[in-house]
Amino acid sequence: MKLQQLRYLNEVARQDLNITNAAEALYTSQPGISKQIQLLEEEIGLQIFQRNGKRLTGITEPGVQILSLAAKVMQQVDNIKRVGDEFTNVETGTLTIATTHTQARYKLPTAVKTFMTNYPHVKLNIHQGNPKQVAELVACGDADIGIATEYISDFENLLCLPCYKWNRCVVVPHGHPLLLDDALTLKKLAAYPLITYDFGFTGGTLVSKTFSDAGLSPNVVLTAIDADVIKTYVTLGLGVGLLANMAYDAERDANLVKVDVSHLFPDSTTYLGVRKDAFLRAYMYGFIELIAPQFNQQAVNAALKISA
Amino acid sequence: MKLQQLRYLNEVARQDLNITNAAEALYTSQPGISKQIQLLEEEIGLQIFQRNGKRLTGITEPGVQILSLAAKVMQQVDNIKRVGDEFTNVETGTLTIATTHTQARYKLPTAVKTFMTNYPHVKLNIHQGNPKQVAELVACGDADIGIATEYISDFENLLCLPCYKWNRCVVVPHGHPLLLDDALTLKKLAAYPLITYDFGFTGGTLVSKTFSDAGLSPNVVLTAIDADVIKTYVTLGLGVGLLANMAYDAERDANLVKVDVSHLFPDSTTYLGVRKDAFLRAYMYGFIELIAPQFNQQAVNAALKISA
DNA sequence: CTATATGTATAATTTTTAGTTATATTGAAT
DNA sequence: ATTCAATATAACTAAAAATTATACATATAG
Repeated sequence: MKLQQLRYLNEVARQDLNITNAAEALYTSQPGISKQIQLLEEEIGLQIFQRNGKRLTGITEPGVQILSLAAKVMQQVDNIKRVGDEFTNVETGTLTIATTHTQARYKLPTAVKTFMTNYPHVKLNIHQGNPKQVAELVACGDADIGIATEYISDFENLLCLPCYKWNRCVVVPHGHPLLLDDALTLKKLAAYPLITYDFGFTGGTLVSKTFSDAGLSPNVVLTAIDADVIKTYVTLGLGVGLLANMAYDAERDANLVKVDVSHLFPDSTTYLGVRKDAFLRAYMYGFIELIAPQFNQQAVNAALKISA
Repeated sequence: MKLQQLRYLNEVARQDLNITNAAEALYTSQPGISKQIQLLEEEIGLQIFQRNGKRLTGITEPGVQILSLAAKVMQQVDNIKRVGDEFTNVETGTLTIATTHTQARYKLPTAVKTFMTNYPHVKLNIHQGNPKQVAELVACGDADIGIATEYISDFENLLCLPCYKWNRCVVVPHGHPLLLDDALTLKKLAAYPLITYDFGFTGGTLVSKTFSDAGLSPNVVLTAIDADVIKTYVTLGLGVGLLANMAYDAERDANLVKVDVSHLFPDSTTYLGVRKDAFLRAYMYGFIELIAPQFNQQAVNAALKISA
C-alpha cells in the first residue's frame, strides 16, 4: 500500500468517480491513477469501486469504509507536514477561514486586522458561504477554521466552540411609521413587509421559528445573504430590514434608523469550528483567541482532548 | 512522503533509535532506512532525531509529534487491510488476547471454547502478562483485546469496558485452625501468614489498600502471579491462600477448603480493553460478547463513538 | 441505430526511486 | 590507542511508477 494510492483514491471519490478529472486535479496522467487503484484493490483483495464495463459507477460497501480510512490517513499525513512547518517556518503559513457574509463583513475585520499585525507573514484566505458550506469546508479540510451561527455542531468531526451571542435589530428609513410606536412587538413587526436574511442564514431558522411559535407568519418580501443588500433595499423604501445588530453602523448607515429588537428574539450564538483531528498551527490558536478570548490555546486543547 | 518512511520511523523508535536493529526487524538493509529517514527529514524540513555525529541519540521536540502521527497513520493503514480481510476472508483471521493468569486459567476457557466453535478458522493467540503489560500490549496494537482487573483504564487510547465483578476467598488445608472461627475478620486474617497474588496483580492493590485502611499490615509470606502456585504452597501448609473466588475449583481443589471473604473486601471489576482507533473484525465483537454479554456489537460501537 | 464523445484499460517505454553491497567514517568502550 | 558498534556515503541493481500512444467500452445525440 502506498500513500500515493490513497491520495488517488481520495481524489477519485472527490471527483465523482471520474479518474480523468482526478488525474488533472493531481497533475498526473489518467493511466497512472487507473493502474494504482487496480493495484490497491488487488492488494486489499476487494473492489473499492463498482464498475460497469470500464466506467466507475459507485463505491462498494467495504469501499466506503476504506475511503473513510484513507481520508483519515491523508489528514494525518497533512498534520505531519504541518508539524514541520510549525517548527521550521514559525512565522509563515496559511490560514483559511470559512465564514458567512455577516461575520466576514462586521465581526471579523478587527480580528483580522490584529491578526495580520501579529502574524504579518501568514497568508490569510477568507472563504464565504452559507453556514452549511462553511461547516463542510472545515469538515473536509479545505478551511482551517469555520465561523457561523448554524450547522457547525452538526458535523461529528468538528470541534464546536461557542464564541459570542448576538441579537437583531430593525432598520428603517428616517420618518418610517414604525418609529412612532415605542413598544414594538412581534405581531406589529409581522404586519410590515420584511427584508431579512435568506432562510438557513445567520440565525434565519431561529427568526422563522420565533414568528411561527407566536402563531405569526411574517411578510418577508425579500431575502438576501448579505446585510448590505438588505440595507440597500430598505433605503429604497421596499420594507423593514431585520438584521444582526452588529450589521448596523451608525456612521455609515446614517440614512437608516436602527431599532433594537433583542427583546423579541432569543439570542443567537455564533460558533467557531475546527477539525477535531487537525494539527493547529500556533497562529491558528492565535486567531481563535482573537475571535473568542475565552479560548486560549490551553482551553482549545482541553476541548479537543475531551472530544478526542 | 511515503508510507515506507513512516514505517521505518516507527520501527527505529521502537528499536531504541538503533537503525541496524530496525533494518533487521523489517528484513531490509540499514542504508535503506538511513537514507529514507534522511529523505523524510529533508522533505519535512527538520530533524526528527537528535544526532551525535552519526549516532541517533534522541528524538527532537517536533520529532515526538511526528512519531505520534506516524503511528496513527500506520494504525489506520492496518485498519484498511483489516477491512479487506473482513470482506474477503470473513471466516479467517487472527485474534490476539492479552490477559492475566487468573483470567486465562479460570474465566476465559468457556468463552474460548465457544469462540473456537463459532469461528473455527480464526487463529487464537493468548498472551499472558501482568495487568500493565496487558494494557500496553493492546495500546501498542500487539493484542486486539486485553482483559485485566487493573491498568486498562489508565491508557488514553483504550476503550475500557467493565465485564464483571468478582471477589476473594481464602483457601486452607483441611483442619486448619482458621476453619474453627465462623466470623472471619480482616484483623484475624492479618494474623495468619498469607499467600496471595503479586502486588499489582489481579486486584492486589485493592487488597493492600483494604488492609492498610483498617490499620493492618498483613503478614504476606509469599506472593505469586499464579493462583495454582498459591494453592500449591497452601497445600504444603506454608500459609493461608487469598485468591479470586473463581480460582477455586471444588473438584480439583478437594484437598483445600474454601472460605468466602467477599464481606471483607470490596468487589473488584475486570475490564476489557480495545484500542479506540482500531477496526474490529466481526469475530472480535463476537469474542467481546462472549466475555461480556452486555456488550454486543452495537453497544461496543456506541461506546467507541462516544469516546471517539 | 449508427456516429461521436467521453472515459477507462492496456502496452511499450522512459524515468524515477527504492533497495543492495561494499566501504568509509565516526563515536563509544575497553 | 585500539577495537567495536553503528551510521553514512557511493556505486550499482532492481523495481516500480509515470508517460505516451492507443485500443476498447459505454453513454449520448441526432
